Amino acid sequence: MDTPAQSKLLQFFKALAHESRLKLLGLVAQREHSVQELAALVGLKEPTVSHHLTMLKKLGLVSQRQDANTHWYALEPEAIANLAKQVLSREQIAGLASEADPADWQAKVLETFIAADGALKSIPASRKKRWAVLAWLVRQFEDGRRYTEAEINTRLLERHWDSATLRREFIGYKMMAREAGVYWRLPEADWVSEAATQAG
Amino acid sequence: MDTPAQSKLLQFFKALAHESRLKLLGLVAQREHSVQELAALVGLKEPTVSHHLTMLKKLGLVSQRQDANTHWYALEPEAIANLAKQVLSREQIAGLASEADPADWQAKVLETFIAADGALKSIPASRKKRWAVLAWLVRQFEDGRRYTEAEINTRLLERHWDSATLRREFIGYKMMAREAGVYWRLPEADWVSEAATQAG
DNA sequence: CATCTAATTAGATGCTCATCGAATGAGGTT
DNA sequence: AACCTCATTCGATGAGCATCTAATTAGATG
Repeated sequence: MDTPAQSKLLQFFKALAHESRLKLLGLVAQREHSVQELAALVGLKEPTVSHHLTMLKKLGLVSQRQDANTHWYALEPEAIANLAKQVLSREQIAGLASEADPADWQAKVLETFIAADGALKSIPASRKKRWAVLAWLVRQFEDGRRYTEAEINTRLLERHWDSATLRREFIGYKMMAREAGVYWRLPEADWVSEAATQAG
Repeated sequence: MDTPAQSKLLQFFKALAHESRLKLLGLVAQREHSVQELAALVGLKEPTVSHHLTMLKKLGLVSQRQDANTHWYALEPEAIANLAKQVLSREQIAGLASEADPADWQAKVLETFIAADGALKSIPASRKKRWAVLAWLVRQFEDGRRYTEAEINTRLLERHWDSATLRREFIGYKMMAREAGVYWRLPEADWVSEAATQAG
């Protein structure tokens, strides 16, 4: 679930998201500078500037040549241009969400509200999230089969103490129907479209 | 000396330099989303997402419309494109250094080495910085006038205890000449060009 | 008016990273 | 070899900011 290697684009932005580094880029864009010059110009110590320059070099934003023990840094203009091109397209931006796909919405909700042992930590207050949790719950009852209230309760109590509320919600969301104390699942086609309405 | 209002460009980069915000941008690039959807999708709490969205909206990167008490956020595509255009130009980058002008180099050095009362805190070890400090010092002697060594010392001791070293350096850097125990300034045109040589 | 849901604001906490001084490395000069 | 200068690496410190929980606001509904 972690992001071991963060996207190149993110790295670029992080590199540019600092005043010192922007100033450094500005200076080396004008002409070559040595580390010590840059340090004096931006008002930082050499180690700090060296640190920043190393980062910028690693990303290919600046180039470095060495003359005796003076290191001269200069801007690498194409790198910036390439970066900018990436940012231009909307598709690129949309691609940033790859790890967070809309299809995962319910999964995420379930992750939040359901413990590793399958217990329902709490009943979501938000209607949409409650719907997601109930949908997951109701799918654990067989379709077509009829359940007594006691059977329903037994199942629900494995997940959460407040089986009464959950039962009531099943009815409210039209995920189940009840008649003369007997419960059964309703076709998903119905309440799924219902959910779409509620989601706006 | 502070930067009360940071440059727009820096703000943009800072806004984009965060994984959560990049993901959010990616999601709203696909279609409108509510805060609670986004929170579930990126795995953060609503307040955090709200915080990020506020920032993105303030910069014009996303738009927001309200339906009942659900806030729908969407991408503002032109903003991104405009931003990218700015990044493209080398002149823009060079402009970032505006606050750090090469003309300020010596000023920065002086700030570092000279106390508020005018005392020289220490003599820089680096040749270039030492040159800057000495240039400042030597200008406090009248041009064309002749000084005895005692006079020179008196002046220098107001700045630093080691007048002997400073005197010697004046000669070494060709900022002053000496003959028969009498000192006088040499024309700046000479030692300024000399400095350029040393600076590479 | 009481209540419910969605969102924002406020305040507190913790993590990341920018910065610095000190030590080390590397290249030159005498 | 001893020394000097410029740069980098190391380790420690601190500031900025992302994130959370709790409280508040705003809109809607009965």
